[in-house]
Amino acid sequence: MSEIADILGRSDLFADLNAAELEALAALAHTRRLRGGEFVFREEDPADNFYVVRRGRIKVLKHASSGKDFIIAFFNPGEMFGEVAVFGGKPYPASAQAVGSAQVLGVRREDFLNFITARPELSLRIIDVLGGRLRDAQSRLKDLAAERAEPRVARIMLMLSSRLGATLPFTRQEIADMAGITVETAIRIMGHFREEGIIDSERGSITILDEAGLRNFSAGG
Amino acid sequence: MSEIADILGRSDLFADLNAAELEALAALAHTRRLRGGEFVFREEDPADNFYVVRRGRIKVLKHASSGKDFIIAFFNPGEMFGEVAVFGGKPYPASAQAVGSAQVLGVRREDFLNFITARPELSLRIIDVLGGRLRDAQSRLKDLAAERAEPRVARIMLMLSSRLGATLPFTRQEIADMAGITVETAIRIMGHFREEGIIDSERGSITILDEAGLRNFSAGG
DNA sequence: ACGCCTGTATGACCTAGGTCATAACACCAT
DNA sequence: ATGGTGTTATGACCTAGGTCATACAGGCGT
Repeated sequence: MSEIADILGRSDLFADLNAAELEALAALAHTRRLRGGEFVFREEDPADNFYVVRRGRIKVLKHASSGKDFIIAFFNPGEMFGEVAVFGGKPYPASAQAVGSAQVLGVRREDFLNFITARPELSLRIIDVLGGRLRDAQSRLKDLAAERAEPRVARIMLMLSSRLGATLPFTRQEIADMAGITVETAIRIMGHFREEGIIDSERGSITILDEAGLRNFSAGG
Repeated sequence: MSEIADILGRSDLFADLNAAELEALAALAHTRRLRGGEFVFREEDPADNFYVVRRGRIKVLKHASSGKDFIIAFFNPGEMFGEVAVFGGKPYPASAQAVGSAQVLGVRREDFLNFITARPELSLRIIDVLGGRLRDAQSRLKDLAAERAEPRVARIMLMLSSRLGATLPFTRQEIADMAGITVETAIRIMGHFREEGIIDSERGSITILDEAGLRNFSAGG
């Protein structure tokens, strides 16, 4: 199997496709190489491509009028992004930016739509993925509206660790931009967590030592 | 056409179905009558039904550990809710509550899934609807994380008025629960908007007099 | 008519977290 | 090695908005 087909097969969305179908999809994909900080697309750009991460990490974020960024999500190899806009036929609602150097697989909107309309079972997978993201977004909405900074940070770390394991490759700034707080506040909260022995950290990464303790803080304790 | 088929046909989702199909779907639906404040379902209940509003208004909300509620959305006749959970096979991620007395049409999960798997074009509509809601949720996330109370309230009012017209049938408490602020703050902000001649209001409803002015506040002005 | 509840309104006060300034350290490119 | 940039860290101060208390008006049930 081609490396590209392999990457595509790793996603939730395409996991059930057989090898021939994956190759067919892979044939539609083109690879784009990005250096750190480069944008795959920017908010309001016309949504001409759907993407899957090939290597590295991509963050999807929105810029606020205040100048602050809000990070909606990070995506790892095999994960798709940009799909909502492609379906809706609207411009991208957010920007996508490479965290370090990265590679993404792009499939042109039209090709992708043809591919999935020919495979109705894929639609149901997409509904699942979107449903999961919607759930997640609504849960974060409630947290932002009603919880304090410390439990919000704790919840974000728990959510991240359930996908990535105990070591989280994020800076304080990135945590802050996910939690809707400032770097200083993120640093103070992490300092507190470290004093409590709940985390350890070095430059650019955080390791969860005591998940139960973190869970306790996530409830407002 | 039966009244039920008519209501169903008003939704984005089923707008393209022909009369026979609408009747087929209507045959699967049962009506449930609710008095004001009664719950259609509560967060964490097993997701056994998908719903469409028949009469009245339904609000979908999440309870925070602090005791505060956060309102995710209001739904009017013809609009569907509870569908995400039904697809995902997970419990409802939020509660649905009748605002005044209301009626909803429920379709059992299994019947609904059968209905749509038999009609692949419906899946694409659902993807559209979910995509739109996801977009909306992510935009609100950014607002909650990065904007101040006043522009948030202004944006919410604009969003509501684009669906409902200039007169919004909401109390200050409901506005507050959508914006993630307290009633007192909502009251003060509405007071300010009224002083500016941007809105007029009476008990339980707000009328937008100057949309351009409101738009100005929504940008932080 | 009478209470009673809910929504609206306002003032006094308090605090979580934002803002601003400063610094030390790690890492990279030259 | 040297300078530059990004990350982590910490202290001083400020303010938006939360909290609490009080009041009053309109609608509803009895």
